[in-house]
Amino acid sequence: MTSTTESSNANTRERLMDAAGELFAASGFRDVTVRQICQKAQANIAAVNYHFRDKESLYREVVLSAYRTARERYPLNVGVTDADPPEKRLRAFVRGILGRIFDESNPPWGRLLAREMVDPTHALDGVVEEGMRPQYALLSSIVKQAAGTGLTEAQLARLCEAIVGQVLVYHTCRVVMQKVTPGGAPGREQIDELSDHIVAFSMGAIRAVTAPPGGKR
Amino acid sequence: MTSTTESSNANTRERLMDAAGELFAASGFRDVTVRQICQKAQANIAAVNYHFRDKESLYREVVLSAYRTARERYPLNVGVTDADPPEKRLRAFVRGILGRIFDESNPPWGRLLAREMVDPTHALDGVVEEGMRPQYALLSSIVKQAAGTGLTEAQLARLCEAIVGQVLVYHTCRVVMQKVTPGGAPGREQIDELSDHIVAFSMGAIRAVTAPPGGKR
DNA sequence: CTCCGTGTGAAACAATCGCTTCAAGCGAGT
DNA sequence: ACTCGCTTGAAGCGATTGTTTCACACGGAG
Repeated sequence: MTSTTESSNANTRERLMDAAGELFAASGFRDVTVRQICQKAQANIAAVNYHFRDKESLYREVVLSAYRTARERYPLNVGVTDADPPEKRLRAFVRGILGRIFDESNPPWGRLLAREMVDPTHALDGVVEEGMRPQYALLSSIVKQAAGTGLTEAQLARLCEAIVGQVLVYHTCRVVMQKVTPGGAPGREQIDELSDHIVAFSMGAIRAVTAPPGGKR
Repeated sequence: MTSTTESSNANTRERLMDAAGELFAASGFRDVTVRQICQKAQANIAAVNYHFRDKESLYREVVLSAYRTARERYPLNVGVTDADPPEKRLRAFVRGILGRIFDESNPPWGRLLAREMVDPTHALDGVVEEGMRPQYALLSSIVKQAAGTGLTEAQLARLCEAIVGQVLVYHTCRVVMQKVTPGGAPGREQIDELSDHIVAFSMGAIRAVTAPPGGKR
């Protein structure tokens, strides 16, 4: 029921953003018409151009708002401090990102971000500067703590990318995994299992990569 | 020059597919008009509806053709046999996928695939069945060889996903990495470096995950 | 009551889309 | 030379798009 029309007692502006968020995430900027948005929000066609300047401004506000909602709802340091061991900090980080991308409730930030990755608009610029950059710095500090010193900047970047990739693959490749992976693509009910695996995998890899004199090679 | 108009001596059908591939990859199905395609291919507007049934059929043919080109150009087992050690086989696999996603020449398969991941059409179905599934089976066999027996199907899937994620992140997150990562996003000239890192990272992780009685925990 | 700013409603705007139509061009076969 | 099938060209069709316009409803301030 909440998926068809927005609760009509809120003010028009918020109803428009709710409806637009869901539609934009599902079909993208271009494939969504302002008529669809207004119908879903139970508003008049002119409402979009009145409350926002035009369709594109509405989209930008939706994307930024969706990111901020996801960031509030899924912090990346829940239950940990900077003094905790890197493994624990990494688990909190991974759990947070997984929570964000698996949350399909309104507004579905994961889908909006995925679309922005493929078709970047200026809506992404603010999100990157405001969110991605400090978020990457956090992951970088965790990895640095786990790997010890003696890492070049490039090596550090590769390690961070490996972790980010392991997490985001569950969103970007969901369509393919649904068909190819035995058991289908993991869902939000397996966040614990997935984060445990990613942390174990990555910590083992970091130890192996940063301490080569151990085994073979 | 090859980027503006297609060489006009080839037959119209191929020129249309070339132009459409480049445009679809750059802007997506919806944002590309048949008029743009025909102008770039130096063909008449009616040519699309004559040689292909409609815009959508043209798109489907472009996607399938782009995948087959990428598969021919970048095999996943170059220089290796099934008898080779898993590390060598994995490196060939990773190098192949990296080659495909970093190749921006026409048709840019990576971009087309990324768009299909976000907005799946029936064009993806054939590619998945014809390409993704055996490709996943190959990776699965490599991982199984590396990890030894005693893996549940789910554990095996998680390991494969981790490797796929590490590779695809360099395509899906390129826009963000360009701004956030120190040194910018890696390019196709760093394929060797990246595959070495991914293989070392993953092999170390697999050994750590599948042999827990070693260190701590 | 009157006025006026905020917000909404219905209608229409110009532009652009995919697709169709139909005539003409072209080259090979007879 | 003539015809026939394949291909191309120019024009236009109907539908849909984002946006604008303008009249009207409402509700507090003077």
